[in-house]
Amino acid sequence: MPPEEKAASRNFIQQIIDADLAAGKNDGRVHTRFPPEPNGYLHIGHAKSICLNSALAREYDGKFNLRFDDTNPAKEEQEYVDAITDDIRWLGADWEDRLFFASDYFDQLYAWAVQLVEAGKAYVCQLDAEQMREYRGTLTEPGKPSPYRERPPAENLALLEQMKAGEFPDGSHTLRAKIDMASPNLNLRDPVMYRIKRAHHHRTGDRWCIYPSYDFTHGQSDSIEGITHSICTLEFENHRPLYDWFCQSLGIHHPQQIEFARLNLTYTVMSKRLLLQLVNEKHVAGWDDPRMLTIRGLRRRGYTPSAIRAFCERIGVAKANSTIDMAWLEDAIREDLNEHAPRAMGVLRPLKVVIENYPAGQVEQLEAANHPQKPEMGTRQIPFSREIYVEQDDFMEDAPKKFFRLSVGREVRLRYAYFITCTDLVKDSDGNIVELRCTYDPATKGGNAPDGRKVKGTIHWVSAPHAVNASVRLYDHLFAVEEPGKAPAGGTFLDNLNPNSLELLADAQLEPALRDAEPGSQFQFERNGYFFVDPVDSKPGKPVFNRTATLRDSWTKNELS
RNA sequence: UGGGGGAUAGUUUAAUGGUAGAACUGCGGACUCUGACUCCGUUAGUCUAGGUUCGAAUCCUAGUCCCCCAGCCA
Repeated sequence: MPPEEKAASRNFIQQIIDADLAAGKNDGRVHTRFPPEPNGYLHIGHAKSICLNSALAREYDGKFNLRFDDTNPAKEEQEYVDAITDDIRWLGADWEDRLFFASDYFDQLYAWAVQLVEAGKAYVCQLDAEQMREYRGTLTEPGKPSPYRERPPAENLALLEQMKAGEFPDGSHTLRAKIDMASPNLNLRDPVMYRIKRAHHHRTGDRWCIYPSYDFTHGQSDSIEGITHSICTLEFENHRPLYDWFCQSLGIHHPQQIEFARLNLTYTVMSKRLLLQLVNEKHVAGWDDPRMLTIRGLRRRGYTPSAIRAFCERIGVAKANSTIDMAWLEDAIREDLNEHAPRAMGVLRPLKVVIENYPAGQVEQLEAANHPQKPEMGTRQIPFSREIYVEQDDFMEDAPKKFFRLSVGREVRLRYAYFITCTDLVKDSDGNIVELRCTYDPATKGGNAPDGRKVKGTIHWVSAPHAVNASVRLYDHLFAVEEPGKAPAGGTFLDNLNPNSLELLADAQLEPALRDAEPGSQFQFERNGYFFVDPVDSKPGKPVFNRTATLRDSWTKNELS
């Protein structure tokens, strides 16, 4: 279909906004926000929300805020604030000068609480946590009113002041909205607006001993900031009536809450609790372990912001729960890196090859393209000599006919170098192949035969005396099953861990230019995959590589089937 | 067994009463100095049963299945 005929497909949120704009709501403004709680690290699921909110603002020429929902000092820390802002900036979402904290609004929130008390819409309750649960009722039975529900406003006001002044112990009093104890929506059964909690807040210090609840904070914070569309995940759908109730009761700007389905991915878990457990119990090296789908983990794995953004765009947004195939994420990073990563040669599991008819001590510099499809990325020189390394997988003693690599009597091309023919192999006393003997054809320099003969296979190699010895980490899915969250009978999700998710290669041999690879830079090791120079563990002259993704491999795949 | 949401190829997602389309995956092939990339082809779908209509994924009725809610977490 010609592009001009193809109407851009609109997701349900865009359709809502289109309709709002057409109806003249919000004076034509679109203003979104991302509201993380600073109690953990961001993961790929948050990236979906960040990309969604910031992309919407950009698309409609609107604004995007970053606001920390920091109403629970017991769990929140400055460390997380720093990590989260850093990750969001890295992702490329721009909140300009609009970085806010719900705690910035504590005074206003308190004033609004007073307003509701005076209006007879809120009261101080002295039920303890357990009693409150009993009074709340169940899913099928209505709750019953708290004995403190009918306290007159003046009394409530005095009590609230005392709560704020620190005259009561933690947990002894709450401020509750007076809504409907019989509502089928339990969130409306007089929800808590303020609780007493003596904890040091990362921003307000010890100024407060009472803290507002999520429900009494979120909508009003959106309102203060002039948010037009407050986009959150599905589990808050049941809270929307409350969101609306507070905005209406207070008579303030009323943003529209819209819920979408959170991201799920195969072969991973996404809940903060499980992620935390993986870190605490040291099943991974930390929040930035490259196998973690935290933003920090993805960064260290070598994922790029644009790949993550492309992924988030592609997966779409809807209200139906879904689980995206991990292959989509891998596809996104391959697409980006295939385009941008310079090529290099690296032998992961070396097998020594001696080219018997190549003069000992001779070294030639051969020219190699940095990107076969992009000449503008230039070329580099690679040394060639009598002894080289090739990949162990590129030799097979009893090779099937369609194995287009090395075997005794077979000829292959060494990429950018010569055709070589394997003549013999050397084994150690245990029968392991330790060396190959080959001959080369001097006429094929550069990789082409003047007589026009073809070879089916081209393999990568590294000159042994020039090679850089490096450690390389091969990463695979952290979990071995598609739905690791589902624990096997009698076990936990940990039983689903993939025992082979990390393979350490201490003896990889790389082409010499890689010795000084810049930490944080990326390469495609031809025929192997995309690799990222680890910014933490690399030392000058001693790079450490993390495999970001493999290349697609239709050969191995066929063999396995 | 209360309330709120949801259901379109294997997986995501379009089509908003008018030819069910795309991407990822799978499979087959072409190309190739990366068994990569690229290109071509191909399998495969409207939860079920009724109804309205010339015409239904879309509207109506009745079911089925899945998710969320009983924190002083967010």
